[in-house]
Amino acid sequence: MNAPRRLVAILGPTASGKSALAISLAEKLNGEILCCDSTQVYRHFDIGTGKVPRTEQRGIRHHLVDSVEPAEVFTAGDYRRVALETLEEVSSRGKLPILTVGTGLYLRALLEGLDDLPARSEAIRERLRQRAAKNGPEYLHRILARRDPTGAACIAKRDTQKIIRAIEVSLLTGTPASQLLGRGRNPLAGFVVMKIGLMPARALLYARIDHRVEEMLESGWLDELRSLIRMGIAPSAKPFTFLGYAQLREHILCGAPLETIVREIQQATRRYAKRQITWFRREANVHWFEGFGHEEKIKVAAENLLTP
RNA sequence: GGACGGGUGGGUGAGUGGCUAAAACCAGCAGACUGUAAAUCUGCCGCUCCUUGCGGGCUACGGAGGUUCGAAUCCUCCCCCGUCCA
Repeated sequence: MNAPRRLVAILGPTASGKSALAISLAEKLNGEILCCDSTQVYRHFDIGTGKVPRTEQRGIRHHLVDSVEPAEVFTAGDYRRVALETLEEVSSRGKLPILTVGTGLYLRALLEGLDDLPARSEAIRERLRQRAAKNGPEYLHRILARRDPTGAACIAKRDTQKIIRAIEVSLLTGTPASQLLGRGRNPLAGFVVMKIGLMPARALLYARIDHRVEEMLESGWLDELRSLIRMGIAPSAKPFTFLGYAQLREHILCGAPLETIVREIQQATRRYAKRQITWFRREANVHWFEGFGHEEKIKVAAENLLTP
Protein backbone atom coordinates (compact mmCIF):
# COMPACT_ATOMS: atom_id res chain seq x y z
CA MET A 1 0.00 0.00 0.00
CA ASN A 2 1.38 3.36 -1.01
CA ALA A 3 1.60 6.22 1.46
CA PRO A 4 -1.53 8.35 1.09
CA ARG A 5 -0.98 11.26 -1.23
CA ARG A 6 -2.36 14.70 -0.63
CA LEU A 7 -5.04 16.59 -2.44
CA VAL A 8 -6.12 20.15 -1.76
CA ALA A 9 -9.58 21.45 -2.60
CA ILE A 10 -10.30 25.15 -2.49
CA LEU A 11 -14.00 25.85 -2.31
CA GLY A 12 -15.84 29.12 -2.29
CA PRO A 13 -18.50 31.08 -4.10
CA THR A 14 -17.79 32.75 -7.40
CA ALA A 15 -15.47 35.76 -7.11
CA SER A 16 -14.13 34.68 -3.72
CA GLY A 17 -10.59 34.45 -5.08
CA LYS A 18 -10.14 30.70 -5.45
CA SER A 19 -7.88 30.99 -8.49
CA ALA A 20 -5.56 33.50 -6.88
CA LEU A 21 -5.17 31.36 -3.79
CA ALA A 22 -4.69 28.22 -5.85
CA ILE A 23 -1.90 29.76 -7.91
CA SER A 24 -0.18 31.08 -4.83
CA LEU A 25 -0.34 27.70 -3.11
CA ALA A 26 0.76 25.87 -6.24
CA GLU A 27 3.87 28.05 -6.47
CA LYS A 28 4.82 27.41 -2.89
CA LEU A 29 3.87 23.77 -2.58
CA ASN A 30 4.89 22.40 -5.97
CA GLY A 31 1.31 22.06 -7.10
CA GLU A 32 -0.78 21.99 -10.24
CA ILE A 33 -4.33 23.16 -10.56
CA LEU A 34 -7.36 21.06 -11.46
CA CYS A 35 -10.48 22.97 -12.22
CA CYS A 36 -13.70 21.70 -10.70
CA ASP A 37 -16.14 23.94 -12.43
CA SER A 38 -18.93 22.96 -14.77
CA THR A 39 -18.40 25.89 -17.11
CA GLN A 40 -14.63 26.28 -17.42
CA VAL A 41 -14.38 22.83 -18.97
CA TYR A 42 -15.91 24.27 -22.13
CA ARG A 43 -13.58 25.58 -24.80
CA HIS A 44 -13.96 29.09 -26.20
CA PHE A 45 -16.13 30.37 -23.35
CA ASP A 46 -13.38 32.14 -21.49
CA ILE A 47 -14.13 35.55 -20.11
CA GLY A 48 -17.56 34.96 -18.64
CA THR A 49 -16.59 31.69 -17.02
CA GLY A 50 -13.74 33.35 -15.21
CA LYS A 51 -10.88 31.36 -16.64
CA VAL A 52 -7.44 32.55 -15.60
CA PRO A 53 -5.71 33.92 -18.72
CA ARG A 54 -2.50 32.11 -19.62
CA THR A 55 -0.50 35.25 -18.89
CA GLU A 56 -1.68 35.20 -15.30
CA GLN A 57 -1.13 31.53 -14.64
CA ARG A 58 2.48 32.14 -13.58
CA GLY A 59 3.63 28.97 -15.24
CA ILE A 60 1.36 26.77 -13.14
CA ARG A 61 -0.38 24.08 -15.15
CA HIS A 62 -4.16 24.28 -15.19
CA HIS A 63 -5.89 20.99 -15.94
CA LEU A 64 -9.43 20.13 -17.01
CA VAL A 65 -10.03 23.60 -18.36
CA ASP A 66 -11.02 23.63 -22.06
CA SER A 67 -11.61 19.92 -22.26
CA VAL A 68 -14.91 19.80 -24.18
CA GLU A 69 -16.40 21.41 -27.25
CA PRO A 70 -19.39 23.73 -26.82
CA ALA A 71 -21.75 21.36 -28.59
CA GLU A 72 -21.03 18.50 -26.18
CA VAL A 73 -23.08 17.81 -23.08
CA PHE A 74 -20.74 17.33 -20.16
CA THR A 75 -22.10 16.01 -16.88
CA ALA A 76 -21.03 15.22 -13.35
CA GLY A 77 -20.34 11.64 -14.37
CA ASP A 78 -18.09 12.77 -17.18
CA TYR A 79 -16.28 15.05 -14.82
CA ARG A 80 -15.61 12.25 -12.40
CA ARG A 81 -14.03 10.11 -15.11
CA VAL A 82 -11.77 12.80 -16.50
CA ALA A 83 -10.84 14.21 -13.12
CA LEU A 84 -9.82 10.81 -11.74
CA GLU A 85 -7.41 10.28 -14.61
CA THR A 86 -5.96 13.74 -14.30
CA LEU A 87 -5.61 13.45 -10.57
CA GLU A 88 -3.72 10.22 -10.95
CA GLU A 89 -1.48 11.66 -13.61
CA VAL A 90 -0.62 14.85 -11.74
CA SER A 91 0.01 13.13 -8.49
CA SER A 92 2.13 10.40 -10.09
CA ARG A 93 4.56 13.11 -11.15
CA GLY A 94 4.92 14.13 -7.52
CA LYS A 95 2.89 17.30 -7.90
CA LEU A 96 0.32 18.41 -5.35
CA PRO A 97 -3.11 18.48 -7.01
CA ILE A 98 -5.06 21.61 -6.10
CA LEU A 99 -8.72 21.68 -7.03
CA THR A 100 -10.51 24.98 -7.48
CA VAL A 101 -14.11 24.13 -6.74
CA GLY A 102 -17.02 26.18 -7.97
CA THR A 103 -19.31 23.27 -8.65
CA GLY A 104 -20.06 21.42 -5.45
CA LEU A 105 -21.72 18.51 -7.20
CA TYR A 106 -18.61 17.82 -9.24
CA LEU A 107 -16.44 17.75 -6.14
CA ARG A 108 -18.83 15.33 -4.50
CA ALA A 109 -18.86 13.16 -7.60
CA LEU A 110 -15.08 13.03 -7.52
CA LEU A 111 -14.57 12.50 -3.79
CA GLU A 112 -17.53 10.33 -2.94
CA GLY A 113 -18.32 8.82 -6.28
CA LEU A 114 -21.61 8.41 -8.03
CA ASP A 115 -23.89 5.43 -7.88
CA ASP A 116 -23.78 3.23 -10.91
CA LEU A 117 -26.76 4.72 -12.67
CA PRO A 118 -27.43 5.01 -16.36
CA ALA A 119 -26.48 8.20 -18.16
CA ARG A 120 -29.12 10.55 -19.52
CA SER A 121 -31.27 9.46 -22.38
CA GLU A 122 -32.36 12.31 -24.60
CA ALA A 123 -35.09 10.19 -26.15
CA ILE A 124 -36.78 9.47 -22.83
CA ARG A 125 -36.41 13.06 -21.71
CA GLU A 126 -37.93 14.40 -24.85
CA ARG A 127 -40.92 12.11 -24.52
CA LEU A 128 -41.45 13.02 -20.88
CA ARG A 129 -41.19 16.72 -21.58
CA GLN A 130 -43.78 16.51 -24.32
CA ARG A 131 -46.20 14.67 -22.11
CA ALA A 132 -45.59 17.13 -19.31
CA ALA A 133 -46.32 20.03 -21.62
CA LYS A 134 -49.68 18.50 -22.45
CA ASN A 135 -50.71 17.42 -18.96
CA GLY A 136 -49.65 20.19 -16.64
CA PRO A 137 -46.71 20.90 -14.38
CA GLU A 138 -47.40 18.26 -11.76
CA TYR A 139 -48.20 15.45 -14.15
CA LEU A 140 -44.69 14.02 -14.10
CA HIS A 141 -44.67 13.95 -10.35
CA ARG A 142 -47.78 11.78 -10.37
CA ILE A 143 -46.08 9.39 -12.77
CA LEU A 144 -43.07 9.23 -10.51
CA ALA A 145 -45.26 8.70 -7.46
CA ARG A 146 -46.71 5.62 -9.10
CA ARG A 147 -43.35 4.15 -10.10
CA ASP A 148 -41.30 5.27 -7.12
CA PRO A 149 -43.29 6.59 -4.14
CA THR A 150 -40.22 6.93 -1.93
CA GLY A 151 -38.36 8.93 -4.52
CA ALA A 152 -41.37 11.09 -5.30
CA ALA A 153 -41.70 12.03 -1.65
CA CYS A 154 -38.22 13.57 -1.76
CA ILE A 155 -38.70 15.66 -4.88
CA ALA A 156 -40.84 18.79 -5.08
CA LYS A 157 -43.90 18.50 -7.32
CA ARG A 158 -42.64 21.11 -9.75
CA ASP A 159 -38.99 20.20 -9.82
CA THR A 160 -39.34 18.87 -13.33
CA GLN A 161 -35.63 18.44 -13.89
CA LYS A 162 -35.12 16.12 -10.96
CA ILE A 163 -38.39 14.29 -11.56
CA ILE A 164 -37.38 13.55 -15.13
CA ARG A 165 -34.07 12.12 -14.02
CA ALA A 166 -35.77 9.90 -11.44
CA ILE A 167 -38.27 8.57 -13.96
CA GLU A 168 -35.51 8.12 -16.51
CA VAL A 169 -33.47 6.00 -14.11
CA SER A 170 -36.42 3.86 -13.15
CA LEU A 171 -37.34 3.30 -16.81
CA LEU A 172 -33.80 2.41 -17.84
CA THR A 173 -33.07 0.10 -14.94
CA GLY A 174 -36.50 -1.22 -14.11
CA THR A 175 -35.90 -0.26 -10.49
CA PRO A 176 -37.00 2.87 -8.64
CA ALA A 177 -34.15 5.37 -8.49
CA SER A 178 -34.61 5.79 -4.76
CA GLN A 179 -33.66 2.14 -4.27
CA LEU A 180 -30.51 2.45 -6.32
CA LEU A 181 -29.14 5.48 -4.57
CA GLY A 182 -26.47 5.03 -1.94
CA ARG A 183 -25.55 1.51 -2.99
CA GLY A 184 -22.68 1.63 -5.42
CA ARG A 185 -20.78 4.71 -4.53
CA ASN A 186 -17.05 4.37 -4.69
CA PRO A 187 -15.27 7.12 -2.83
CA LEU A 188 -11.88 8.35 -3.89
CA ALA A 189 -9.19 6.21 -2.27
CA GLY A 190 -5.54 6.82 -1.61
CA PHE A 191 -5.73 10.56 -1.01
CA VAL A 192 -5.82 12.69 2.08
CA VAL A 193 -8.08 15.57 1.19
CA MET A 194 -7.57 19.01 2.68
CA LYS A 195 -10.49 21.32 2.07
CA ILE A 196 -10.02 25.05 2.30
CA GLY A 197 -13.11 27.21 2.17
CA LEU A 198 -13.26 30.89 1.28
CA MET A 199 -16.12 32.80 2.84
CA PRO A 200 -15.81 36.56 2.49
CA ALA A 201 -18.33 38.83 4.20
CA ARG A 202 -21.52 38.79 2.17
CA ALA A 203 -21.60 42.51 1.37
CA LEU A 204 -18.00 42.49 0.19
CA LEU A 205 -18.56 39.43 -1.95
CA TYR A 206 -21.59 40.96 -3.61
CA ALA A 207 -19.69 44.17 -4.29
CA ARG A 208 -16.85 42.22 -5.85
CA ILE A 209 -19.25 40.24 -8.01
CA ASP A 210 -20.81 43.43 -9.33
CA HIS A 211 -17.41 44.86 -10.05
CA ARG A 212 -16.15 41.73 -11.72
CA VAL A 213 -19.04 41.65 -14.17
CA GLU A 214 -18.07 45.15 -15.26
CA GLU A 215 -14.46 44.08 -15.63
CA MET A 216 -15.40 41.10 -17.76
CA LEU A 217 -17.25 43.41 -20.11
CA GLU A 218 -14.34 45.80 -20.25
CA SER A 219 -12.01 42.99 -21.18
CA GLY A 220 -14.04 42.07 -24.22
CA TRP A 221 -16.74 39.68 -23.10
CA LEU A 222 -19.16 40.93 -25.75
CA ASP A 223 -16.61 40.51 -28.53
CA GLU A 224 -15.92 36.99 -27.34
CA LEU A 225 -19.60 36.19 -27.49
CA ARG A 226 -20.02 37.76 -30.92
CA SER A 227 -17.23 35.61 -32.28
CA LEU A 228 -18.78 32.52 -30.66
CA ILE A 229 -22.02 33.27 -32.43
CA ARG A 230 -20.11 33.77 -35.68
CA MET A 231 -18.38 30.41 -35.21
CA GLY A 232 -21.77 28.85 -35.81
CA ILE A 233 -22.11 27.05 -32.49
CA ALA A 234 -25.65 25.74 -32.19
CA PRO A 235 -27.82 28.25 -30.34
CA SER A 236 -28.99 25.41 -28.11
CA ALA A 237 -25.45 24.55 -27.02
CA LYS A 238 -25.17 24.31 -23.27
CA PRO A 239 -22.56 27.03 -22.72
CA PHE A 240 -24.90 29.61 -24.19
CA THR A 241 -27.04 29.11 -21.11
CA PHE A 242 -24.25 29.99 -18.71
CA LEU A 243 -24.59 32.95 -16.45
CA GLY A 244 -24.13 36.12 -18.39
CA TYR A 245 -23.81 34.46 -21.78
CA ALA A 246 -27.56 33.94 -21.90
CA GLN A 247 -28.30 37.54 -20.97
CA LEU A 248 -25.67 39.06 -23.25
CA ARG A 249 -27.02 37.06 -26.14
CA GLU A 250 -30.35 38.77 -25.60
CA HIS A 251 -28.52 42.04 -25.92
CA ILE A 252 -26.74 41.11 -29.12
CA LEU A 253 -29.60 39.35 -30.86
CA CYS A 254 -32.65 41.20 -29.53
CA GLY A 255 -31.19 44.56 -28.63
CA ALA A 256 -32.03 44.50 -24.95
CA PRO A 257 -30.37 47.53 -23.34
CA LEU A 258 -26.91 46.69 -22.05
CA GLU A 259 -27.35 48.60 -18.82
CA THR A 260 -30.34 46.48 -17.83
CA ILE A 261 -28.60 43.32 -18.91
CA VAL A 262 -25.58 44.10 -16.77
CA ARG A 263 -27.77 44.52 -13.72
CA GLU A 264 -29.47 41.23 -14.47
CA ILE A 265 -26.17 39.44 -14.77
CA GLN A 266 -24.91 40.88 -11.51
CA GLN A 267 -28.12 39.88 -9.81
CA ALA A 268 -28.07 36.36 -11.20
CA THR A 269 -24.45 35.97 -10.20
CA ARG A 270 -25.20 37.03 -6.64
CA ARG A 271 -27.96 34.47 -6.45
CA TYR A 272 -25.65 31.85 -7.84
CA ALA A 273 -23.04 32.67 -5.21
CA LYS A 274 -25.68 32.21 -2.56
CA ARG A 275 -26.58 28.75 -3.84
CA GLN A 276 -22.93 27.81 -3.84
CA ILE A 277 -22.62 28.97 -0.24
CA THR A 278 -25.63 26.88 0.76
CA TRP A 279 -24.05 23.83 -0.82
CA PHE A 280 -20.58 24.38 0.61
CA ARG A 281 -21.87 24.94 4.12
CA ARG A 282 -22.88 21.30 4.24
CA GLU A 283 -19.49 20.12 3.09
CA ALA A 284 -17.70 18.27 5.88
CA ASN A 285 -14.22 19.01 7.24
CA VAL A 286 -13.62 22.34 5.61
CA HIS A 287 -11.11 24.82 7.03
CA TRP A 288 -12.94 28.06 6.53
CA PHE A 289 -11.27 31.42 6.01
CA GLU A 290 -13.31 34.57 6.30
CA GLY A 291 -11.92 36.53 3.42
CA PHE A 292 -10.90 36.51 -0.24
CA GLY A 293 -8.30 34.18 -1.69
CA HIS A 294 -6.27 37.02 -3.13
CA GLU A 295 -5.68 38.55 0.29
CA GLU A 296 -2.13 38.12 1.47
CA LYS A 297 -3.10 37.10 4.99
CA ILE A 298 -5.38 34.37 3.68
CA LYS A 299 -2.63 33.07 1.39
CA VAL A 300 -0.25 32.90 4.32
CA ALA A 301 -2.78 31.26 6.61
CA ALA A 302 -3.67 28.65 4.00
CA GLU A 303 -0.04 27.90 3.33
CA ASN A 304 0.63 27.47 7.03
CA LEU A 305 -2.29 25.13 7.33
CA LEU A 306 -0.87 22.94 4.59
CA THR A 307 2.75 22.97 5.76
CA PRO A 308 3.01 20.79 8.81
C1' G B 1 -52.65 81.77 -6.19
C1' G B 2 -56.08 78.04 -8.93
C1' A B 3 -57.38 72.87 -11.28
C1' C B 4 -56.60 68.03 -11.33
C1' G B 5 -53.64 63.38 -10.21
C1' G B 6 -50.99 61.08 -6.40
C1' G B 7 -48.49 59.76 -1.33
C1' U B 8 -49.34 51.83 0.82
C1' G B 9 -44.45 47.35 4.10
C1' G B 10 -36.63 47.50 1.62
C1' G B 11 -38.41 48.69 -3.94
C1' U B 12 -42.31 48.56 -7.85
C1' G B 13 -47.38 48.28 -7.06
C1' A B 14 -52.77 46.11 -6.14
C1' G B 15 -56.41 47.08 -2.80
C1' U B 16 -61.49 51.99 -2.55
C1' G B 17 -65.68 50.16 4.71
C1' G B 18 -65.18 44.10 7.70
C1' C B 19 -62.91 37.88 4.47
C1' U B 20 -56.26 42.89 5.14
C1' A B 21 -50.15 42.31 8.66
C1' A B 22 -52.38 44.19 3.67
C1' A B 23 -52.39 40.68 -3.59
C1' A B 24 -48.53 40.22 -7.08
C1' C B 25 -43.68 40.92 -8.54
C1' C B 26 -38.63 42.22 -7.29
C1' A B 27 -34.84 42.50 -3.78
C1' G B 28 -33.26 39.99 0.80
C1' C B 29 -32.65 35.63 4.03
C1' A B 30 -32.70 30.38 4.74
C1' G B 31 -32.91 25.52 2.70
C1' A B 32 -32.96 21.03 -0.79
C1' C B 33 -30.33 18.88 -4.57
C1' U B 34 -26.20 11.60 -7.33
C1' G B 35 -25.27 12.42 -15.01
C1' U B 36 -28.23 20.01 -17.50
C1' A B 37 -25.77 21.87 -11.09
C1' A B 38 -23.61 29.12 -13.65
C1' A B 39 -29.06 24.14 -13.60
C1' U B 40 -33.61 22.92 -11.01
C1' C B 41 -36.66 23.45 -6.90
C1' U B 42 -38.68 24.72 -1.65
C1' G B 43 -39.64 27.83 2.64
C1' C B 44 -39.49 32.61 5.25
C1' C B 45 -39.97 37.64 4.66
C1' G B 46 -43.49 44.41 10.40
C1' C B 47 -42.09 43.70 15.75
C1' U B 48 -42.88 40.62 19.76
C1' C B 49 -44.63 36.64 23.40
C1' C B 50 -45.52 31.71 24.46
C1' U B 51 -48.29 26.14 26.24
C1' U B 52 -45.58 26.77 18.14
C1' G B 53 -51.44 27.37 17.30
C1' C B 54 -55.26 28.05 10.68
C1' G B 55 -52.25 31.03 18.75
C1' G B 56 -51.86 35.91 21.76
C1' G B 57 -50.19 41.10 22.02
C1' C B 58 -48.31 45.54 19.73
C1' U B 59 -47.26 48.73 15.61
C1' A B 60 -48.47 49.85 10.27
C1' C B 61 -51.04 52.30 4.38
C1' G B 62 -47.82 61.00 4.41
C1' G B 63 -49.56 63.85 9.44
C1' A B 64 -53.41 65.32 12.89
C1' G B 65 -58.36 64.97 13.96
C1' G B 66 -63.36 63.04 12.84
C1' U B 67 -67.57 59.57 11.06
C1' U B 68 -68.46 54.23 12.09
C1' C B 69 -69.66 48.45 15.98
C1' G B 70 -65.43 48.41 12.34
C1' A B 71 -61.14 52.71 7.94
C1' A B 72 -55.42 51.88 3.95
C1' U B 73 -60.41 52.52 2.12
C1' C B 74 -65.48 57.86 3.91
C1' C B 75 -65.10 63.36 5.90
C1' U B 76 -62.07 67.85 7.60
C1' C B 77 -57.61 70.42 7.94
C1' C B 78 -52.34 70.26 7.20
C1' C B 79 -47.64 68.55 4.79
C1' C B 80 -45.17 66.58 0.49
C1' C B 81 -44.75 65.04 -4.91
C1' G B 82 -46.32 65.34 -10.24
C1' U B 83 -48.92 67.64 -14.26
C1' C B 84 -51.62 71.70 -16.09
C1' C B 85 -53.60 76.93 -15.63
C1' A B 86 -52.20 81.90 -13.69
